[in-house]
Amino acid sequence: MARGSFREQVLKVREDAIVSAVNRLLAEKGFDLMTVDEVAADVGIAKASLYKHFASKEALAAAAMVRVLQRTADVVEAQPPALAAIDKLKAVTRWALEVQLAGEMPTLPSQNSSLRAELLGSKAYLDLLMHVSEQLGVWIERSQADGAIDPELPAEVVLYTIFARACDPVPGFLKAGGRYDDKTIVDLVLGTCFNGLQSRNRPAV
Amino acid sequence: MARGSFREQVLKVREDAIVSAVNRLLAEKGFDLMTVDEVAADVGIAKASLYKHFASKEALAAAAMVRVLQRTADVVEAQPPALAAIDKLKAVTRWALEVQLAGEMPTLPSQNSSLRAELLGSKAYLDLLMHVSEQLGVWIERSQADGAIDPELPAEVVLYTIFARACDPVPGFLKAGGRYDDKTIVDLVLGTCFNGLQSRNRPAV
DNA sequence: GTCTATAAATCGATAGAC
DNA sequence: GTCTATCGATTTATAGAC
Repeated sequence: MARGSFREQVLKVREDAIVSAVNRLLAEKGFDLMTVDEVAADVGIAKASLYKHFASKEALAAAAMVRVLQRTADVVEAQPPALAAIDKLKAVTRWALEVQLAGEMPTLPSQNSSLRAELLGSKAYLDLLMHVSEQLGVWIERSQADGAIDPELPAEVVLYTIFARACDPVPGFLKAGGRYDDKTIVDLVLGTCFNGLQSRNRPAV
Repeated sequence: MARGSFREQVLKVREDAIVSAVNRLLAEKGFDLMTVDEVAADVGIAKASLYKHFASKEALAAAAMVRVLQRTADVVEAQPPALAAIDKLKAVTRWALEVQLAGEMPTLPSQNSSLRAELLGSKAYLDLLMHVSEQLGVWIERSQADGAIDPELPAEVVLYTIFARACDPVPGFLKAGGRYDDKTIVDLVLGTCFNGLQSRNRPAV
């Protein structure tokens, strides 16, 4: 049993290494330009060995998305209960922007149908997505009740707007411009985003 | 000369048809999933004939981007001079959102290097991009002087934020949700965008 | 499970006849 | 310039030895 557990841990570590490589390559060149050969070379194993762990290229990408969603869920859980709902939302969004600026946010083309099918067929992915959405949804409604977010804005719009920061091209443009450091970029984007969600006819404090 | 002009017009019409097909396919499935065979089939000519008009797949995509930029420049030019700068900015952004919602906004993966090279090598593309940027830049500074846009926000940030609406995933998500019609979606996204660019410590009128 | 080698399919691009 | 036919390279995925 200890032996089995050990072997399982070895496998787990290897799969973690695979998912890390996929995560990095997805963030760097996207799904279509990422090749399975590259992933294998990056991990340092043969391509055929990769396919013993994951059934397809789509499954590799799905695993990377599950992991980043899991980490998002962890960040959500880690928010201090005493914090105001709007500040929890900002903290999670800030984390996502930082990950993206660090070049570690995997992104998938929403048009690829085989990829969509794989994601929609993954219970782990859907469960995590729903879990994160529900948590953020609670904070959004609370923020609207507090007046920190425009109560007339559909919560759906707020949720999507926050999610979309994970693949916002603006931070990348600003970083490429080279005029601002990462923290300034995050502050600027976070500011315009949440400022836009505020009520329009109310001066901010 | 009349003969030559006529033949040139026929070519022009054919190339317009090609660019239209590329535009549609880029909007629908993106650069990587678009195949040159599809473009040829869509236009109704052989693939080899396509390559008599455009040297490569990248050149096809570049032509589509030049055309959408040209149309953007046309929309910019068409703004009534009497209109307030902020309303001109909103009108152009609204147009871009409408095009995107109609599934006619071509998008390119920013990671693809061969594509980047093609774009950066296209004088028509760079000239149009600079022209549109400069026009919008004037309106942005004017809006900041008017107080319609936060004067403390770098104009660069405002410009990128407006440009990014052309590939904002939020409208597509909202449309997929099916709860709002196109006009409502555009109003919601436009509202949160420009509301976010407003000064934070000033009640809107 | 890991490897080498290769199958199978796709796709960008071109040759050559008309 | 348009066509048919095909090349050449890439890439996903697998077979089979160890």
